[in-house]
Order: sequence, then structure tokens, then C-alpha cells
Amino acid sequence: MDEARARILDATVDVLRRHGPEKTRVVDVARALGMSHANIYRSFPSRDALFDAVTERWLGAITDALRPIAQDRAAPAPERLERWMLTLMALKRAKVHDDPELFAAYHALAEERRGVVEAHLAEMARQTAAIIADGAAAGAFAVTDASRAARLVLGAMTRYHHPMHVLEAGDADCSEEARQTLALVLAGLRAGAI
Amino acid sequence: MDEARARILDATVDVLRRHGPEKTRVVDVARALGMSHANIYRSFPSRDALFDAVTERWLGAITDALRPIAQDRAAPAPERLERWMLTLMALKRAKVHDDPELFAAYHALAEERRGVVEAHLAEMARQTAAIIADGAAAGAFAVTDASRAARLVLGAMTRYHHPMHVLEAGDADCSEEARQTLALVLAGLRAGAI
DNA sequence: CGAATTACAAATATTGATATTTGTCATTCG
DNA sequence: CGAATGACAAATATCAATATTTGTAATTCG
Repeated sequence: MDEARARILDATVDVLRRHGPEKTRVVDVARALGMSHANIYRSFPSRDALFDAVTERWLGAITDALRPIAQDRAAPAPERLERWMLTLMALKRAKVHDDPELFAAYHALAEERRGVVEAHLAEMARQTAAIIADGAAAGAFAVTDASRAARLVLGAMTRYHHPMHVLEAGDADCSEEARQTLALVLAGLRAGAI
Repeated sequence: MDEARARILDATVDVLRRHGPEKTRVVDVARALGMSHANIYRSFPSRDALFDAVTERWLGAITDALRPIAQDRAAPAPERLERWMLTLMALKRAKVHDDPELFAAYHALAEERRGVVEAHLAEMARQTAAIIADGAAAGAFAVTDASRAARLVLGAMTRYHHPMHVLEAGDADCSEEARQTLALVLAGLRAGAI
């Protein structure tokens, strides 16, 4: 059953890549799998739910890749936060570079799935807050509310990780600019500017 | 002639407000003015040029409103930068609040007029750089390249002034969050983090 | 003579008749 | 009996015929 779900999700991504989200039909997905479309509804209650699941899996892969960095309590927080952020950017940039169509499809998909995206952003904030809390405990940051600081850091870096901006940047490498922006913000955290 | 252009621009904005950019026809604008559409082409070479002019005027009003702040060399740079940024946000928020349809129309319009938007962003960067340069001269910022610093500051604040994000935020007041983010960044500039 | 219009071809949008898709369910398959 | 399907009504999408709009140029208006 769960195996079936995964196969359907894979096929859906294939169709999305080729046709974009607007023109991806669940009949197309069924055809791609050589099954009747009714069979898809055994795994997913609706087209919307199928698309939600695709989006969730995509965003989940990102937070999964970042989690080890967020949890690597051995490394100093400022360095870890930089690594986390640059890895996030590199992940997205690689996706745009490898398959701009698919990235655009995923982005368009996510635009309409506010709930899924909110949950993703919450997890991103949780990971960032964990790093900042460690930094505060170690005396690297003069921060009392790690969650609030995390929200500020993610906000300040939106320009560099939001899919829309990543897509707009295309192949341009913004990592140096992002690194400098983060350096400014980290200096603020260190100095206890908030 | 220039008077005619202004009247046409006003009428275009009216139609845009009601119909959105997608469905705004130059025939509609002409009808709204009680003239033949051919007459519009005496003032603007094409529909595209008309829309460019509308966008330019909109964005110009914003930079015009901010310029006095950028040029107020009496005030200390950090304070001035904060005032500049919060004014920018307040301007946009007010526009969204007063007439969300129109703001969305302007935003959609701007999305397709890269050239006009680039020029606007360049002017924004120029104003920001002027403030930062003053701050550097006065010793408030440890910054050698004011233009680069300006780019970083605007990038870090994208989340708070980019029309798309402003539109998404709707009526929510992000100014406190923005103020804190800017405080972090300013601390970085003060500390010479770049 | 400058300001505006009507007239027009090419490009674009609208419409409504037709075909496809979505989601459900009773039925078949193994 | 669980897994999959075919058949179906309602909702959507497609498509081609029709109507509107764009941009130009020749013509009228004051």
C-alpha cells in the first residue's frame, strides 16, 4: 500500500516534469503506470491530496538533508548556521540547475498548498532555532529567544532561499552575497542587537 | 501632450483597478476617456509602452517619497536607514490595505516589466548606498563599499519590502520584525562584519 | 495645421458545443 | 477477500468558429 503510494508519487513527478502542474491529470499518472485512474484513488483521496503528498515529499527531502547539520552539536553555532544556510541554497540551486522545469513545477505546486508549506517553514524555523539556542548556550550569541531569532534570520535570508527568488536568480551564484548577509546578521546576534 | 499622457495614465489605472492587468484593453481606456483608441496611440506607441509608463509612475512615486529621507544628511545614518526602510514598508502596506486589487494589479504588471523594475531597484540601491556612505564617513559604519553594503541590506530586507511578500503578509504588521532584522544588520555594519 | 477619427488587416480573446477528467461505486479478478 | 477495474454523473478542459482588440494609415474636424 505504501509501496503503491511511492510508485504513484514517482510517476506523478514524471508527469509534472513533462507537463507542469497545470496540465498534470491523474489519468496521465495512471496511464504512465499502466493502471486505471480509479486505482490511484485507493492510495490518494483526491488529486489535491496527491499533489499535497508530492509537495510534502519534496520539502521533506530538503529538511531531511539539513537536519544532520542542525543536530551536529559538535560544531560551533555560527559556522553551523552558515553551513546550514549555504547547504540549503546549494540544494535549491542544484535543483534549479539540473531541471528548471521541474523546479518551476514544484514551486507552482507549493504556491497553492499553503498548509504544507507552513509546516515546512515551521520545521526550518525549528532547525534554525536549535542551532541558535546552542550558540546562545555557548555564549556565541547574545540571544534570549532562539525562536524569534530564527524567524529573523530566515526572514533576512528569504532573498536567498525562497524558491521564487532562487528561480529568478537562475544560474547566478548568490552564495557569496548570502554569506556576507549572514555575516552581518550573525554579527548582530553576537552583539545582542535584539 | 504631456497633459494628455497623464490623463491616459490615470484612466489606465482606473481600468487596471477594476479589471486587472490581464483584462485591461486600450479600447477600455479609450472608452473611459470618451475618445477613440487610435488617439491613445498618439501618446503611447503601444499597449506595452503604456503599461511601462504606468509601472514607472507607480515605482517613481515610491522613490520620490523616500528621497527626502535618503538626502536628510542631518540625521544619523542608522536612524535614517531605519526610517527609510520603515517608510518604504509603511507606503506599501498602506497601498495594499487601501486597495488590495490595485496593488495586486501593479505587482502583476511589474512582474513582466523587468527593465522598469531593474531601474527602480537601482534607484533604491542608490538611495540606500547614500545613507550608508554617510554613516561610513561619520564612523557609524565600518564599511568600505557602500554600494555593496546597500545591496546586502536591501537583500536582507527583501522579505519586508518585496511586493510579493508584502501582498502575502496582507494586513499583518511586520514592522516590528523588520525593525529587529534591520537592527541585526546594522549591528553587523557597525561591527564591520563584511 | 495639429488634433482626432474612421477604416482596416493581423493578432488575440471569447464563446459555446464537444471531449476529457474527476471522483464514486458496483462489479470483476485472482 | 483484498486488489483492481469499468461504468457513470458532474465538473473541467479543449477547440474551432466568431468577435474583439491592436496598431497603422488614410481621412476628417476645428
